[in-house]
Amino acid sequence: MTDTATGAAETDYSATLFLPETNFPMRAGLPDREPGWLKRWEDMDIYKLQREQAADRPLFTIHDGPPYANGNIHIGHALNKTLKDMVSRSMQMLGFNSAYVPGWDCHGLPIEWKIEEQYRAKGKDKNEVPIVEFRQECRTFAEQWVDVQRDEFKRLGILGEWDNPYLTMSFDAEAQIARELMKVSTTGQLYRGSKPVMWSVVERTALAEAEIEYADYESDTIWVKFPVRSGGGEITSAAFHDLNASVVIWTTTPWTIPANRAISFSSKISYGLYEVTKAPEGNWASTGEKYILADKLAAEVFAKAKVEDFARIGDVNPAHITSCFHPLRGLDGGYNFEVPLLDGDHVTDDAGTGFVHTAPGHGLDDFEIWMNSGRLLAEKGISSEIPYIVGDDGFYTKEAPGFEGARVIDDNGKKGDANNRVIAALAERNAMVARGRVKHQYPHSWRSKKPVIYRNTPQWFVYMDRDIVGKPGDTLRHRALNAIDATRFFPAAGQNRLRSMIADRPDWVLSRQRAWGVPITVFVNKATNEILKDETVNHRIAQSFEEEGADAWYKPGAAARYLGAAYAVEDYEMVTDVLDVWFDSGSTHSFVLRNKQKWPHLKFPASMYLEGSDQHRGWFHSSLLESCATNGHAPYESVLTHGFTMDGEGKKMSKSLGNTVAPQDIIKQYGADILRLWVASSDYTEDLRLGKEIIQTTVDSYRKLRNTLRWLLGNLAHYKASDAVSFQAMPELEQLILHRLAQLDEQVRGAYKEYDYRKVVSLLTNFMNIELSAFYFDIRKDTLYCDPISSVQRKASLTVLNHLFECLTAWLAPILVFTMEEVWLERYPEDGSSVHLRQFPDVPGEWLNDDLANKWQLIRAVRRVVTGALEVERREKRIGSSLEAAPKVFIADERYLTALEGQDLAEIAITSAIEIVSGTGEGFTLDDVPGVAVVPELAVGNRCARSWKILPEVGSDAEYPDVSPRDAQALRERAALGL
RNA sequence: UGGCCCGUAGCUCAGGUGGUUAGAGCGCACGCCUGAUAAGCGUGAGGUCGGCAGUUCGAGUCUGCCCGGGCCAACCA
Repeated sequence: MTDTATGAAETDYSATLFLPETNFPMRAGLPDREPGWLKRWEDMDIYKLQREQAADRPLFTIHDGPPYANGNIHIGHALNKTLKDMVSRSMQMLGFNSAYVPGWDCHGLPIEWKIEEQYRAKGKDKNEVPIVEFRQECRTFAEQWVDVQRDEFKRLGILGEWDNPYLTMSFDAEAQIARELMKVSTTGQLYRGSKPVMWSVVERTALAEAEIEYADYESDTIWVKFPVRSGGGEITSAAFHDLNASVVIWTTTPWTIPANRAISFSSKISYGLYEVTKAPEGNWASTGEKYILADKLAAEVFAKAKVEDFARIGDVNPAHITSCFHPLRGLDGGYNFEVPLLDGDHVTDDAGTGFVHTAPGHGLDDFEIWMNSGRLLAEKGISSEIPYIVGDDGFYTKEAPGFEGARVIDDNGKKGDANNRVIAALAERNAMVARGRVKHQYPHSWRSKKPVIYRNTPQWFVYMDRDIVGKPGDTLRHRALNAIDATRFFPAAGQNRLRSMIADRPDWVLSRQRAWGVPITVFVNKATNEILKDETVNHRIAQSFEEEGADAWYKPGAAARYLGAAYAVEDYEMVTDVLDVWFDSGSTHSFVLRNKQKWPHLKFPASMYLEGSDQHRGWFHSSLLESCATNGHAPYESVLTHGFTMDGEGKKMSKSLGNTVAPQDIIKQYGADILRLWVASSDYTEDLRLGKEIIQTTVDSYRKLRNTLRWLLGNLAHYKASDAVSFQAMPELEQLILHRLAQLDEQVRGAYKEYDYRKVVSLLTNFMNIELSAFYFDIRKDTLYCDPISSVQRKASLTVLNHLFECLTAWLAPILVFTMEEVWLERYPEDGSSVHLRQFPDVPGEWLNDDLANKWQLIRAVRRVVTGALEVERREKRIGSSLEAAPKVFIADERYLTALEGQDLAEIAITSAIEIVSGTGEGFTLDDVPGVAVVPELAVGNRCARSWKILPEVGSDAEYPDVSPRDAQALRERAALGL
């Protein structure tokens, strides 16, 4: 027992110790304090300082896949920007000049809607407003949201060129986008084709899917015969020779029959040849007629057709039918073409006849199978042209022979006479099997609430498979696929995903029948239908956009202004469609990366495009195509994709489920650094989860990190650069930590180069928790707190702490941008100081010492046995603090003995004393440390009032009778200095 | 419905080419310390590796099916 146990008051020596001293708060208060650092960075213009500082370094370039400027940012935006920021900052610290230019997508439908919505609220009609005025309102709307989002992004700690972002609607961008389009058109890659789109006759406008609502509607339905024209002998058996059979189709849109160009079937359905054996007099389906139907649906069809009896004659494989006659063949001299049969997955035998009437101008499935059958059609000598049978006003055109002037839908949204006219014509030609009505869900316009139709509409396309500028084999698809091979993908799976999309995609549709966008700046010769290719005209167009924005296209007299004297305005059609916004953002490489006047620190191609995995179909895709069309290669060297943010259970976040997490809320409650740490510790290559528990885990690990750094700061308050101890002069324990630092330097840099922030976080938290907090710091507290001022060991430890500080603050700076600045400024508060103006420190190679590390593995193994033995004593209440023990350690294994030579095991195990005995002994052992047994014994002597060690020597110094000799020395030195 | 991807302790994540009792940090429980203190140290309990079948001497790792989840397939971005 020690003297103090008797109750004598112990002198409090804490004032004579080098205890940690710091004002760095344990609790961060990030929500309140982060804005202060943001202001500091803004005041010092740190982004500009970085550029100046890195002026001679190689460029690393990322810029935004632009967010859409309508609404507050959500967690997905926060994730994306944070990743970009970590990439950009870490590249800067790895030695690049890493500029980041944010941008916004400003054109497009959603903004148009908002303005229209405002109009409706005021009872205003969009069509009565001059388009230039309407566009101006869209522009103003976008500008407002750009400002809102910019503030929200900055608050996340994202460092970028916020005072000079790009906007797809800025005049120079609009001009350049138009130039890109004209480049595509002059190289012959642009053509006018057609495509069915949702069309509202009432409003005379195309509608987006989002503008459609489904409502109950009663449609006319008909069953129609398509007589087999050829291939009959091949069908299945001799019984089909000379047969007079018809393929029967079913449709709910009789008015599309004049647009029919094919019949779709499915090779997965079984079909049969049926004969009507009994039917009422005068019935459409009369006795003796032969129909080809899906077996599953035959009975149903005959019931509808009022057939009283029928027989199945045999199997049919529709693939053997080369073509049918159109049921209206010969009508008004039209419909004499062959109607081929196409195998399509969209065909089912759930309803109908098992055959789908295919009008490529009036249905998406129809269009798709038609376009995909190009080769088959060519083989059969059938034209793949899609007719325009319905005008924008709902009237049939002359491309519907025999029906011109009939109307599908009238101005009030009511059914016109088209269906009845078609049905009458079919009946007249004995093509009808049955008719009826059906109530079903049918698309309606959300504005007028009137039914809409799919209508073939002219569109502008870019060829995927045509040779560009006459070079054989040099197609856009080919270029794009090659470009993908030349690009690095993170994660690698993205490469396949993008490749398969590019390999399978149809021609690129660029046109939208909308108002708010960059117009397709093309003139078409009315006589020849050819696109005007004239550099002078194109230059005038671009120049006007540069000065007035794309609105110039819509101003009165624009056509004459552009065409000039060389062409007659009346000879040319001026296209009024706008470009798909994907073409806008797909052109950022052109108007951002290559705009050296505006952004001198960017390079083309970009080092990286970084977006969510949905952008394989979006920005990665359109940028690739656009750049391949105009530059011949990808606009990026690498592509990094991240997943989506799910809730805590891995479910999609949605407002209706109420499981969304707003970045603004996390910032308000915990701070942006918590959000950033969450991003960094998640696996962004997959979908991320975010919920209450996950945030709490992040907060906990942040606290641990913060406290470890706080302790470092507290001790470094006693460090002077002049005290630095050279590597060679350090104790092994210090050298061991520096060895680990050198290892980490390599690993951390490696992880940053692979954009693996998870690994950075895990390497550093493990290091800080296990090796620093629980091992090195714990051991060195005695030295750091108690050793005399002169102690070299203490100075060596402080030197190591300084190195740790230098490395850790830099390594964590790209992730915890606020906290590392706070830590850094705590030591270096001068004006102009910032952790973000640093690079990852150079770590001397001589620090690496694997032999030393291996040796200390053994020492730490022995330490574990000692600690384990002490734990037993503690549980038995024989000791509390480990300093109350002075164990005896029996070591039979030579390796451990050798490792411990010259080491102070008591210091390492934090006991007051220790005795190492060579040989075997009875005591506490660990299975994985054979040959080491620990007998716990109580420390002998009195407790040092200063270091709290229990040593026999305490009391031997007459001047300082209550402390150990080391502490007496420390006190003496202090006294000599008058402290 | 198709294309691509994912499913390891309460949470976040490790687990080259299949090979001993599946790991880490945090959290949790218990204990110690009280000179990092709304902190620090130690010990411990937690997993049928989504499920089922198969290949194999042997599967978290390979194959198939199933379940659950995500992205894409929009005149949405």
